[in-house]
Amino acid sequence: MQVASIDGCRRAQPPIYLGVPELSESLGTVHKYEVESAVYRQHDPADHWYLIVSGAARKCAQMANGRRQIMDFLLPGDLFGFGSAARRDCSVECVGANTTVVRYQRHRMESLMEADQRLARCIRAIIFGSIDRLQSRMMLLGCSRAVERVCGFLLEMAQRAQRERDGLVELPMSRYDIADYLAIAVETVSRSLTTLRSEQVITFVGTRHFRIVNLKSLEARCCR
Amino acid sequence: MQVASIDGCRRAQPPIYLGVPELSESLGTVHKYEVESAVYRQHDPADHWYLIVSGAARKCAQMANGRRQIMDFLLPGDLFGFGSAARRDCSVECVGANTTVVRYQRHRMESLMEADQRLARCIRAIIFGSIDRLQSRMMLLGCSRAVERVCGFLLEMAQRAQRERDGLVELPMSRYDIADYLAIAVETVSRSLTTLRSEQVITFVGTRHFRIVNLKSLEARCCR
DNA sequence: CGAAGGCTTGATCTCGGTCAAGGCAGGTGG
DNA sequence: CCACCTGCCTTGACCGAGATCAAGCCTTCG
Repeated sequence: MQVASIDGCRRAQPPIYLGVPELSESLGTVHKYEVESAVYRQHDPADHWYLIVSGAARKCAQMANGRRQIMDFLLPGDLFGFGSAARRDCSVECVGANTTVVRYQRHRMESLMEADQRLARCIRAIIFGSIDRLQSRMMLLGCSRAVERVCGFLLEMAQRAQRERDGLVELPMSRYDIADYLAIAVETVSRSLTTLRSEQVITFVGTRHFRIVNLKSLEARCCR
Repeated sequence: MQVASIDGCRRAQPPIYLGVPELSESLGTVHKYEVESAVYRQHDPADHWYLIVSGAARKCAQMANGRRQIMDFLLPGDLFGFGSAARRDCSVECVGANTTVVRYQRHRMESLMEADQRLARCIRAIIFGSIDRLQSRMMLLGCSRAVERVCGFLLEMAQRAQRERDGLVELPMSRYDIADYLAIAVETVSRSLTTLRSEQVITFVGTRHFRIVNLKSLEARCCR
């Protein structure tokens, strides 16, 4: 989501609309959610777009065999809920405490995009960015080895999450969520993390914060 | 790619611009490719969009461990090559004989989109459609069982490829391509197809044409 | 006719799924 | 305050699906 670098898209704004000044508060309404509560569910009418401001959420689909596939983790700055379908194909549930989103009326955004070409360019860039993310996630699932997927996930989180002091990265989601994201078993996630920890590639502070100790070797274990 | 159903997007055109009458020949130039030749390669400048008219192509990325991940198969009617990056992150190579594409200048399309809102809506719909396809492909890779992936692939091809007489579906790509698309070994693809054939779920006419005999059971074996 | 590439089948081995159990932290109630 | 419970995380043992290695068949092409 490097929208801030698009020409003509900067404007003085409170830092809350992370990198997307075009999506100012006046266009939408702010909503706060509890952990585990749903922003929307599968089959709901798809008539809003959302920008996540704080906390974290997961976009997931239920599969026929009972498994849950997490399509994406939504972090502050991410726009979601856009698309051409009339109804939701996935549900979005919060995984972080104090998750705040701004909600925009879909038809309003669509007509704004037609009127304001600068906004249209911004949104287009966001959409292309989300396609890029989808593609790299597909490459992640293409990795056969479980450790490779976990390494790719850690690298993705380190890139996307805003770093805390000293390079500490937060994992707002549970091991179960990570497992459903990478399409491997929880136990395998746990074992992979243990392996990486024991080989000094990463260290953990609690279970939900990690730090990259050996970036080279983390990248080497991840395919691409 | 159900672009033809978007309001205001129809216009009398030769059938070659499958369902996307807005992308008329006057906007681009027609190019023909040999089998296995590249439309573009990774790291090439990304200054054209393409519409595939006949034949088939694969969009693939080379991974660090030597494996090749096929991100998408491109079939007649598919638009590809759009995005916000300045250079290609994948290469596109033809897999079908007589592959023909129409090539559009990127900056020209971008300014046309700003001038013509109807075209902009069409392109947006195409882009959203390609996001949908990416998502369902991700669910495909989320399936753990190899047979499930193969079933999902066959269903996808049956939907996307134009049916020939009597429900015969062509597979323009090799088993190796299918393997790299589903991220499983060629041998596993072959074995899965053999299983499905022996259980009367599908039949083959040669190695590159199949027919769905038992749709219910094909769908049942595929997750979702 | 031979060579090459694509496809299939068989045999073996390994990684990760599954089942089971236990540790740990946070929350609740006595 | 402590005991208990619950959910999350980790570790161990076992087993099976699929990767890998190997070989053979078929079609195509020179």
